[in-house]
Formats: sequence, structure tokens, C-alpha cells
Amino acid sequence: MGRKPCCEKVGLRRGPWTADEDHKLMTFILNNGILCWRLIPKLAGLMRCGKSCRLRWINYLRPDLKRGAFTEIEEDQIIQLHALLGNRWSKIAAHLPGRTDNEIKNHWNTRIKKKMNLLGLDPSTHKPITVSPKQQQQQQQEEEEEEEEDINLGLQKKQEDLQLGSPMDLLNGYEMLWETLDNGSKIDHPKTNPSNSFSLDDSLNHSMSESSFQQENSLQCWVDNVESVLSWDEFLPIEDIFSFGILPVN
DNA sequence: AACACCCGCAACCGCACTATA
DNA sequence: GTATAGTGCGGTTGCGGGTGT
Repeated sequence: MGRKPCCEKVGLRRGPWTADEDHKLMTFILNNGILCWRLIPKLAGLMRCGKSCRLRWINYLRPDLKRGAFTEIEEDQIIQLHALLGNRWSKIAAHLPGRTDNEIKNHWNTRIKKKMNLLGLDPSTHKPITVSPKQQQQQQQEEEEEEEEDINLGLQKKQEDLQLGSPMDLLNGYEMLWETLDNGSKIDHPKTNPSNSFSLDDSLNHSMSESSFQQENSLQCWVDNVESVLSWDEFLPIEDIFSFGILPVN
């Protein structure tokens, strides 16, 4: 019948990765490339399942990962891409070099959703939140209660902390994006013509190319971050690594 | 100083799709 | 053609650090 099971779950480690485990996995992949995730933990001497190793490599150990906070440009891109692609985080990540789907997903759920709510935009539809008269009345009542508790001061502070543009800026941004895409005459708004087939990737690549990323620094950042923890003596020179031919992760 | 609460992120879980025997 | 393993993806969870009381 089919293939062997991916891993025996019994006796395998779970939870946070230790520096030693990171070292083993990184050393193995840099020396041998990505072969078969099921085999990697065994060959690398790790008590982890292949799935866990894959996730750790993709989300944390990959040399081309960009570290640090998301820039406002990146946030805008995520919002725009989310408007087009929805919750397809891996597709969104494909247009943000050095960022992982998990990272983007987390950032969306923890920051951008709130930011959009504060701007009066529905994060799922990307449209201004509309309320019925009844809801409006209820909302007004709630707001009055909030005022009594002096919550508005807190909200104001949050908004300042986030250094937000005005809601109109964001809406204008959407309009500009659609104009750009429409000019390419390859794409229709998915909401208005969801069944239409179009070259989404081409259009996105075009619109994203204007805000190119400074990838040249990402590898050095990664080296700087890891250097303090790991010994580089056990790693091969970069030329050797690439001659081994690391297979593309995705 | 101690405790409670909140938030962000890393990791896990489960499902869907693809590959293979 | 079918059953099952492998892989990828999105949703969810839980831990740890930060902040407020």
C-alpha cells in the first residue's frame, strides 16, 4: 500500500526548540539540503517529527528570513494582498520576501485587525463597517458609557502609539491599488467578478516591485543573530552549501 | 513586591491536496 | 483505481514577557 508513516509520535519531543536542537537541524540542512522531512530528524539526531522540523526551519531557521518588526510599507502590502487573496497566508507571504506565512498571519491577527477596526474598516471585507439604525443607537449608548469610564483617552493613546494615517489614506490606497491593477487590464476586482480568471501573480508582482525589499541585509542580520549562540566552525562555507544545492523549500 | 491580566509569538493540530505503492 | 503516506496550509492554543493594579 502507501508510504510509511511520517513519524512515530511516541517518544518524540514537543514544545519549544532548544538551541542545541536548532543547531543540529541547521547544521544538517546546511550540509545536506532538504531531502525528505521524515528522514531529517532521524539523520540529524533529533527526537522531533519531520513536520515539526519543517515548521522550525521555515518559520525560524531559514537564512533568508527577515527579522524584526513589520514596516508600514509591509503592513500596507499585507492589507492590500489580504483584500485580494483573503486568508491565504502562504500566497501573501510569497509576495513578501523574508516573511513567513505564520509571521504574517500572527501579525494580521494581533495588530492589523485591531488597526483596521480602529479605522472603522471590517478586516474581513476591507470595507467601512456599516451599522443599522438599531445597532447605531446601541453603539451610541455604549460609547456614552465608555466616555463615563474615560476609555476614550485610552483609545486615543493607542491610536497615537500606532502612528496611524487617517482612514481616508487607507481607502485611497485601495483605490490606487485597484487602479494600478486595472491598468494592467489583466485583473478584475474579485468581489465584483469572482469567477474571472486572471493573472493575479503577474499583477501583484508588478505592483509590488516598486517597493523592493532590502534583502541584502537579511542574511547578515541572521548571521549576527545566530553567531552569538552557535559556533560557525561546524558549518560549511556558503559556496559549498550552494554547490550541494539546497532544494527550494516551497 | 506580588499578583492578575493582556498581548504577541512559536508551535501544534487537523484538514485538504498530492504523490505513490 | 484505490488506499494510504507525505506535505502544505490555515486555525488555534498555550507559554512567556510586559504592563497595570
